[in-house]
Amino acid sequence: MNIGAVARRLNLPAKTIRYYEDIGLLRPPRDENGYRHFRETDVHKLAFLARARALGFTIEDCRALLSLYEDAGRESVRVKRIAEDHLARIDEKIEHLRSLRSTLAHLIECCAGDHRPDCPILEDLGQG
Amino acid sequence: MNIGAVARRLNLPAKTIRYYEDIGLLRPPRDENGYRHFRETDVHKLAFLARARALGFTIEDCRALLSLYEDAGRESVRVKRIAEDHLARIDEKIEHLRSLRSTLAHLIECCAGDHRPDCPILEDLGQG
DNA sequence: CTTGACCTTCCAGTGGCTGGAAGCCCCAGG
DNA sequence: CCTGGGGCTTCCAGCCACTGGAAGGTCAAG
Repeated sequence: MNIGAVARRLNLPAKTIRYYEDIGLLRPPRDENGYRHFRETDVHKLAFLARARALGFTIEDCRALLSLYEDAGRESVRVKRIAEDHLARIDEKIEHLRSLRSTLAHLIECCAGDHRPDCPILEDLGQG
Repeated sequence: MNIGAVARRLNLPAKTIRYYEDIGLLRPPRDENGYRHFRETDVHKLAFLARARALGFTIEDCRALLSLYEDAGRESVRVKRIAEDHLARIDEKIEHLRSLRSTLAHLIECCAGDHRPDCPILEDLGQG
């Protein structure tokens, strides 16, 4: 399969696929004309990466996960640890966003939002 | 005040302050030796920017908010709209993270996390 | 006079792509 | 045989909001 076909099949931009090759996540062979030739294993790896990325894992996490995926002698605790760390980072982000959200929502409530210049949002930002 | 003093006072890296000048968010005058000289108004603007950034507004939002802040004839609805859009984006992010979180937490629960290779996390990523 | 803390500019890198230019490859239609 | 259009290639630049570091000027203390 050529890159375009893979891109359509996985719903992944061709640019992204080239980028993944660039940073060494996969190494599809080339046809005589220089085109990348994706075997089923390459497509499968790509699908794995796409799903891991969709779960929010960083590229480096994905690299580690992929190598564990391909290592029949892995210990599942290694995978679990990566996932737990990721979960913890997600929880931090959610907590941070919730805190922003609550401050922001309060300020918005206090603002009349009309043609007059008085604005508690700006006042708050201005004197913290 | 020199940049270092401002940086300490606002707890903002000097690099960031220079960057803000670079992108035109403020324009502190210079001393004869070329050092930036921050007047109270400059420090005040910087503090405004720092708080807006801490609330998660983008730099472009900050630019707009600052210009509204300095415009005595503003209509508060313009400020409110920026804040509401930002709130909506935050809500989207929270929702997205919550969805990731729930998938991930489920996978983690299913994984033994021991020395054996069997791993539902990898299985899931591998076959979607 | 030296030391060390400060300041300056400029260039490069972060993450994870994304856009675009320039140019080759291939196939169908006229 | 030529042309057009799509797909493929590489490479360079840009996104956001900084951050790090090099090379060099400035200043106050000892």
